[in-house]
Amino acid sequence: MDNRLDTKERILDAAERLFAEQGFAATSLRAITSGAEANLAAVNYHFGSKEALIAAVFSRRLDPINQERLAWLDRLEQSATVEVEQILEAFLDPPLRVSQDPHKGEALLHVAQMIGHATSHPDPSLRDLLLSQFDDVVNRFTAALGRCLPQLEPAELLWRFLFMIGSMAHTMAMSNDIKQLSKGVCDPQQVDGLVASMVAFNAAGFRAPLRTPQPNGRG
Amino acid sequence: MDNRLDTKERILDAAERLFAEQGFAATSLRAITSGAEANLAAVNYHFGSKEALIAAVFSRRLDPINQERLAWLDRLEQSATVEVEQILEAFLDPPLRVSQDPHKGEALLHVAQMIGHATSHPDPSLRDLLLSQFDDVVNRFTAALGRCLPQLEPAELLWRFLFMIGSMAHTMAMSNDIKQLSKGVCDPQQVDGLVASMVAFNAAGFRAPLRTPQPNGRG
DNA sequence: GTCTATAGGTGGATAGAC
DNA sequence: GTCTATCCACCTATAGAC
Repeated sequence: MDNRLDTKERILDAAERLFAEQGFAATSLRAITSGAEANLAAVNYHFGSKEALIAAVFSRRLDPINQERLAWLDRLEQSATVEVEQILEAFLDPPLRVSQDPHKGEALLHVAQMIGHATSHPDPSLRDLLLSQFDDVVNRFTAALGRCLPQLEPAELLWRFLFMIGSMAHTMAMSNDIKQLSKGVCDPQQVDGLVASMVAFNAAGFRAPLRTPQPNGRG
Repeated sequence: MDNRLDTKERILDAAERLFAEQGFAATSLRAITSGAEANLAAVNYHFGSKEALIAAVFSRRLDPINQERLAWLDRLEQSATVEVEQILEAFLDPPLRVSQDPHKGEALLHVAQMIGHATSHPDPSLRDLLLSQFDDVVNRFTAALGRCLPQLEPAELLWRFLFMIGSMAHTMAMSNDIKQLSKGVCDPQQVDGLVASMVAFNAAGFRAPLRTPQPNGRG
């Protein structure tokens, strides 16, 4: 696209866009190099393989976000008391916030969709690649939430963390379709409101009593 | 596998398993017919195309589940008052419940993973195919939840419904990896507990106040 | 209905000139 | 670093014998 950037960067940009739009398997190296106005052989020259290219696309965007999450959590933990809402905000805000940035916004929407693809991707090595990017973040945040919610058993805490991840990942993966599906009612571009909604929803979920006193359904 | 079933059924079974394990693009018709002990040409003879086979695999399992969801909601709505927890149970229990059935359990785990694949699938026609299977269910359940929670604006209700779908879809899509990822702490096979956790978490989320009085983080 | 054989196309990767 | 040319594996779909 922009020939002022070097070939490696142009390949990363084109791969990011195409992987997000079409998924990994459906995106050929030919499509990537064509979009980057580069030669087919350049991918293997610069990255070694398609899978190594995928890893490079992920880490270019995720490393700064996860570092921001951890720095935010560091700041929170200097305080005596930390609330669930604050921890969730530190986790959810960075990725959603960047999508408002006029320069990085589109790029992060692409990564969000890529995460959706990778989460349900058949190849385990790709899921492992993605999960490895989040190891530190998951460990630090589950520990912090556990200290806030000591009444939750470890299994219940992990389940709820998984539900929270799901609400975030699903929203991100579908962000391109949401406005149309909701007939214009929901707009993921309004990040302030979206972060507030997601934090409120999931914080209430984390604080829910273990068993609801509700009578069982009639099914 | 079981040659007492006819070829068409054996193909559906093999396709279901392989689509779940490997995704749609990565699963070739050769792998399916080989697993079904059928001939390669049998797929196009019985179903017409690979995409039509995918649709047949989905509807064979989803139609009964969505009919059960709607019947359950019908029963609930004969009562004067319906609680959020009951509606969510009617939505979440049928798909998760079937996975306990010794006969249908494995099959539904496969469909759950297929839904995960399709949700983030690049081809819009496949997402449309999946969404069309849920049109009635989504309309009926959002309307019922809206009557329970009249204080929520329509946009907020839709967001929270999306978060709930995300927590369910993500849990389903990762159900094969969860036990390993959580180091054995979380077991998706214990459906009673899983449904209870998911209902409690999401019901609390739906009931959350619109803005938390929490002070903002320091980021 | 089931098979073999094959057409017709795309994929990732690489060798070797420049 | 970049290019062309090519290898080889794999895919979907179909034609036509049985």
